[in-house]
Amino acid sequence: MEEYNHLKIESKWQKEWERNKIYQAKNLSKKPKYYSLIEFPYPSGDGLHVGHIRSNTAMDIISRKRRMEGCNVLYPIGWDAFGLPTENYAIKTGKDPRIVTKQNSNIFRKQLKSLGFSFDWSREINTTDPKYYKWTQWMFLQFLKKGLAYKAKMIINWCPKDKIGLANEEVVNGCCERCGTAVEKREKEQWMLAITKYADRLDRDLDNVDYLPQIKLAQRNWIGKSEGAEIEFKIIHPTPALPEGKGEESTKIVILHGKHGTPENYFYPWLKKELEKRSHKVYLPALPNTEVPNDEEQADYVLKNVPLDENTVIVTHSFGGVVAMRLLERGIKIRELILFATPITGTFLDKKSRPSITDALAKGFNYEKIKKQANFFRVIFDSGDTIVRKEDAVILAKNLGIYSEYVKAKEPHFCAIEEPEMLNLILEENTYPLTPSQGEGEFGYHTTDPKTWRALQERVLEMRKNPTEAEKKLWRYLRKNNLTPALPERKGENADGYHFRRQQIIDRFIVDFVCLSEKLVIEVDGDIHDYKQKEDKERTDILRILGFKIIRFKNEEVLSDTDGVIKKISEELKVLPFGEDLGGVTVFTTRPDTIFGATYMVLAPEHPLLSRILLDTLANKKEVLQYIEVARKKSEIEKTAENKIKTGVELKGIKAINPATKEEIPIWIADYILATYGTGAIMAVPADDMRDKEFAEKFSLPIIENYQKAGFEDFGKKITKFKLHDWIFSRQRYWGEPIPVIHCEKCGLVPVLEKDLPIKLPKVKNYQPTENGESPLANIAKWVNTKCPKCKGKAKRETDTMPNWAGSSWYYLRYTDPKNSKAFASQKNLKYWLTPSLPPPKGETLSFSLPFGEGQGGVDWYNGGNEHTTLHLLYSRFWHKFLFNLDLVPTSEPYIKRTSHGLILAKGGEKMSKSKGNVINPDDIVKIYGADTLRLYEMFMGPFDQAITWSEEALIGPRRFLERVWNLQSKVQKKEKNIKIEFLIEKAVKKVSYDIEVMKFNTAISTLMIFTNEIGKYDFISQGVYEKFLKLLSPFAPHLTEEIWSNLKHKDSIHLSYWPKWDENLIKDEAIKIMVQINGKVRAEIFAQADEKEEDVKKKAFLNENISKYIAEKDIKKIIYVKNRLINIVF
RNA sequence: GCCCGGGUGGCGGAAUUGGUAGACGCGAUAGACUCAAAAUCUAUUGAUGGUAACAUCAUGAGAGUUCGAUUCUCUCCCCGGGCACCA
Repeated sequence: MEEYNHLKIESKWQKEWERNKIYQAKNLSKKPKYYSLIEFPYPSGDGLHVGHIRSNTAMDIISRKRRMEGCNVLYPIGWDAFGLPTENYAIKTGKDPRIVTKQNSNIFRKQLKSLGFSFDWSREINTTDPKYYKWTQWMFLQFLKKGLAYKAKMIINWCPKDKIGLANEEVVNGCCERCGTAVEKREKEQWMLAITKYADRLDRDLDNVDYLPQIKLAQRNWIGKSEGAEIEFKIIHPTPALPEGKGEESTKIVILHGKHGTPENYFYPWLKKELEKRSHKVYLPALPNTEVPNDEEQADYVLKNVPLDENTVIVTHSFGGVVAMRLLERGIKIRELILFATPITGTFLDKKSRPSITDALAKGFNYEKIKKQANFFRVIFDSGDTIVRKEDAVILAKNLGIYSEYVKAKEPHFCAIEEPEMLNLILEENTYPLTPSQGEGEFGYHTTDPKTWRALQERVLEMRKNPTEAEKKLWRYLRKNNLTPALPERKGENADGYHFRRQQIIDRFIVDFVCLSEKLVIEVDGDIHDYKQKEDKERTDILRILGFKIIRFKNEEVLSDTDGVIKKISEELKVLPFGEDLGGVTVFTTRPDTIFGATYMVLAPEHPLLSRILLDTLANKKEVLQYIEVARKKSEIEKTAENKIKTGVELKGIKAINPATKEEIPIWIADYILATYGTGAIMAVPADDMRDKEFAEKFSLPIIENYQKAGFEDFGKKITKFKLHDWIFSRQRYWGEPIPVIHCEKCGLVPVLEKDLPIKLPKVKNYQPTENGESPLANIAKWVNTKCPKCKGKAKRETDTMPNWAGSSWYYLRYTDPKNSKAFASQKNLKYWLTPSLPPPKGETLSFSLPFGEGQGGVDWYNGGNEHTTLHLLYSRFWHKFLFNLDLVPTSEPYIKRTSHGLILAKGGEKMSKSKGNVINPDDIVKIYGADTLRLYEMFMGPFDQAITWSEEALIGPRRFLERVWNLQSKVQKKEKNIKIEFLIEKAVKKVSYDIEVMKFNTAISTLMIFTNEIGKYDFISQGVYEKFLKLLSPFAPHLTEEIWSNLKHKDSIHLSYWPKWDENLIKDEAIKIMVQINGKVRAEIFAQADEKEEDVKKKAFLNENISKYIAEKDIKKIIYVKNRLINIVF
């Protein structure tokens, strides 16, 4: 007998099969049809991957089994050839992608053929073939016609250096994959497909398909259907909260005065008072020895008399700064150091006359250390009434290592800071909010503390009684006009117009008019104000800090042009935060019942509210802007972030009203809220939601433990939301299907006429996109300039192309009728291949079940990579459903059954990639071991749905097995029978048949191996048994089995023979081994007949020597009996 | 951070779905054949102790449920894949 020569056998049979066309599917055959599908490969320059072979072999095995079961099988192949790598290769080398695609697919075809897959090559398709993409374009026109294709502005990744839009895949760590430039976001008009219109059906219909559970889950997660409610929260400017003397919890502020200062002079008492008003505990120690400054002594004094801790802020001036730094140098930790200093350097002014921070500089402090002791360190340059140059301040800031943005010197040469501004600076950049007041005020607002109110009340009443002429007139106008707001749906206090009050006490001031809800103060000034501008400025500044906007009018202005004044006031009201654009914020929640527990609101950093409100009205505008900026950048690198720590910033100065509890709750922005999902805003329920709880704990927000549950729709409207976005369908690339649309100057967007399809891709010299990011097609004037199909006037072609998902969304339909030039496929063929077959002819049974039902059907079995279980699968389901709606396909779903395979990893568990140089070339293996060995190995190496590591050494196992099978030929005898072997083969038929159906190829092969090992022990094997065995092996190793089959004098191919059936009677074991356990441990085994009576088996067990030894004189508590398996005796 | 897989000998992996843990293959060791090697065939091969029969320990770690757990439940650790923190 000849040796097993795989080279000879494999090429021989591949040619023979091609000649006999045994794998060609027959349209409209009477046999039951079976459509098995693999994801058609992208013909990359890397050649066939061992991963392709894994999936192709699996479906090949199933297809071959189906043929042997009597089916008319369609197992097609083609090329998904549009794509980035080919385009990038074209950009790099200037080679025509058409030629590259042809070369690559030629290599792939040859490689695939060398593996003996039973593809119907006569139906080969290619998405880049104009005869194919004509229909892709045609389908796009149908989407357009039905209004499902539209244009929208979308944000894309943009590489500023390459001037090209980037796919997500091409962005690595926020940088362009090719040139490493940081990727920017850009807005661009894009074609979109409205897949969201089908979201609900895409979700629901998963009930009717046979996908692996993980795949269904992935689809459902991606679609992300959730039922919840939208609830509107009113946004308000909270009342200016004025303190009620609660100071215990507030920050301690220590004011250290300067060399010439005492607690009684300069601005110190004023500053102390103002800060105390705002609930802060303020210390103003009288530093000794100010005449002869000794900073160490003074530091000792402070330490002795003033408590300093990490909640302390030291505000210093001049020489006080030196004392403060002495303290910090001693290792004392404080929260913040604010230093007002005079920046005198060089020769500009007489140093000696001005004690300053420059003195401290001369003392050689360790500033790095000092800066670490305070969480914040700010130096604010203030020259008092001295004139200094700003440049000097900047130089000094540099010397101190302080960012120059802290320099508060004013242009051009004067940097004196006035007291209100000083207060402003201390508070504005500080982290202390104005403390909200407890309880209700006279009008539902607190505008001052009770003490001040009592003190000023009488004066207010008097003023109201005796208004000036101007005040009188304006008051009348304000009441009469009511300044009706633009939005009729306004609710609450301002429903009938803005509510004004006159002579209202705010803080320690009495303002002329105020609209509290909008925080607008109107002052009417007499001539006297010209003389006290300074006081007015202070008043204005303080009111501003409290969140008010102030407009001033002169008496005569009010009297002479009252209408003009009213007009100005209404204009101010319009742009104020509570103007027409700012009614509220709608949140989406899946748990509207938890609304009573909502203690704060969180917005996405990109939430539109932030553009609607005046950021100026936020107390921490700078911080908020900074956060938004950081969040914007973060979104570009978030994928690479290892640990996502929750971050956020409160919008200080506005509040939301919980519609259930009517309480004012804080509003935060945080990037754990996505702008794209829901409404980009949530109500946070820390008591019930883990994420909210985490966030609340991090930022010390209150957490309610118990709260009342609400009904589902008590406070909002029930709504169904989907995570799914519409499909961005444009690419500014060359290598894709041109979108068949024309831009006409007169008619606008005009679809290309169907008779003009396909719009072929023109040849270009340069595959680079244009300077402004348009597709390279935009550069070909000859192609771009065209006539409008409607008016025949001047028009331009759309230069965007389609994504490569387009062609792959419907390719399985084209296989049924690949050469049709009248339609994408004939209805006849579609119906035959997609709708379930009639039951098989009488006497025949199928080992698999066929689905029946209205609109049901599709590709019978579709296997592909796990990486495609969301996007590709969803896109093609959407596309198919759209065609079904148009009555163009007979089923509502494209695939009846979907499975996925795991990756093949290189040694060390890495992904195979050309750059790592760890790619396995299947050609070498086919040459050395043979295609049958490679196929067998890939099926044997591990569970099909899991990732497995490639191992070259293990290949020898399957090869040895095939050689053993080959050598068995010499043992074949026609007549003899062997009962033991009959039994084994029947068992193998059952096991292999079953395992193939559930893709447990590895155990199917091990069954076949066990069988050959057993046979090896005998001198002969009957031909019948051997042939059955060969049939079982034939889907795995088609060449070898075909050769032996022909050696056994068969004329027809083994692949056209019938799949063996097993006889259940022959499989029944006559004697069954039963384990006998004592207390759960196996102590003996006994034999029993199948289904023998429980009592008899127990008797046998007790008679066993070993067992009787164990149970002697023991109290048996319990005997557990498992039929045909074990007895467990417990004591 | 979230979701989905997974973790079993020197290695790839089996285990009828709660019932003998380690099928099958690779590798390793010994033997047969051979002048020899390769190939092939035969035997052994989770660990520890024991001449042996056998015993004990072992499925990432720890707990729990159970007569019995690789399998179910909880907590934690590690690896792989995916991602849009999905409210």
